[in-house]
Amino acid sequence: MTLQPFNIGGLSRQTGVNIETIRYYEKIGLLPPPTRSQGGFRQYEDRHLQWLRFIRRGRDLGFSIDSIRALLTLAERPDAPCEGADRMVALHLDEVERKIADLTLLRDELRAMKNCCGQVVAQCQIIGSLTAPGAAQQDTI
Amino acid sequence: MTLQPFNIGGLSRQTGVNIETIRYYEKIGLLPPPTRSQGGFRQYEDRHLQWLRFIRRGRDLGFSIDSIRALLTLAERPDAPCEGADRMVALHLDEVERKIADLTLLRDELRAMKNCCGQVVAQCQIIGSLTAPGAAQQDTI
DNA sequence: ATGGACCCTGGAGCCACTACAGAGTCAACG
DNA sequence: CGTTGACTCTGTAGTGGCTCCAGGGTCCAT
Ligand SMILES: [Zn+2]
Ligand SMILES: [Zn+2]
Ligand SMILES: [Zn+2]
Ligand SMILES: [Zn+2]
Repeated sequence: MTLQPFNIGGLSRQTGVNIETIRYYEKIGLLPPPTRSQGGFRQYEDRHLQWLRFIRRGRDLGFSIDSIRALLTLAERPDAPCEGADRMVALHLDEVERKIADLTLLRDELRAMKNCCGQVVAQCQIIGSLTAPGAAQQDTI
Repeated sequence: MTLQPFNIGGLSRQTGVNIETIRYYEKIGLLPPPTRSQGGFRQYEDRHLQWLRFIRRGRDLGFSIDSIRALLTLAERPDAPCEGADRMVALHLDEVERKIADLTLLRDELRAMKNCCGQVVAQCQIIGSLTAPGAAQQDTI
């Protein structure tokens, strides 16, 4: 099952990760450096594919680079306890839930201010609510 | 009602905007430069307070600097039609709604993977789902 | 006159990439 | 064997929206 090594372009296609991003991951020590061809081309193997898919999946789930680094370190030690991973997922879930709550408040505010009835800026509800928050619109003072 | 001019610290306290951020806004041309004292201190007046509160409110609503720039330009022309503002709010609302939808999917995925039942990495559902997405946990292969 | 709170500028750093420029490599085709 | 053209290399700079710092200068009350 040991396949031929492939270039960075192949790795990019197989993972959906940008070539520049792959090189960036190597530079920051997230992806182990592969061997090189005589001319200096990176030559990747299956293990790089697995590794990068792990990273990609973590990023898609919104984990930070540092979190993924920690998760990768953990994944390398099959006998270690996995509380760390558990805690990281719980923390990140909290973060995501907080973000959703914030954005939902934002959405409601934006919904309340859209569809201004005035036709010029002076009567515009949108400009008005940016100028004096809380005051919806005051057509005549 | 013309009050004494105040320093950058006063403006910061009255708006909740960081001093460094106020200087940054001036540098990128978002906040008009105030007059200076003989020693070079910035001296702000009420109009700067209004202006910066507008910016602050826009940022709190998640608008980009460029959008706020456009909204400020609009706010300066009371006789202009306000369709532009309307369109910007609608676009931004779309953006926020899309973000909420994305995060909700994320949240559900994170909920599904947390509380791994295994005690070591080898059986960990979390590490497992990062390694092979879709496969929940496969205790024995 | 002095202390201490405040302010100044310019530049670097943050995150996670992305976009180049200018050069070199590789494999296939003729 | 030579040429083409797709691919890859390094290094640097830019993105957004700040935030932090060093090393100085100013202001005002005592
Ligand atoms: Zn997180
Ligand atoms: Zn309007
Ligand atoms: Zn927006
Ligand atoms: Zn586990």
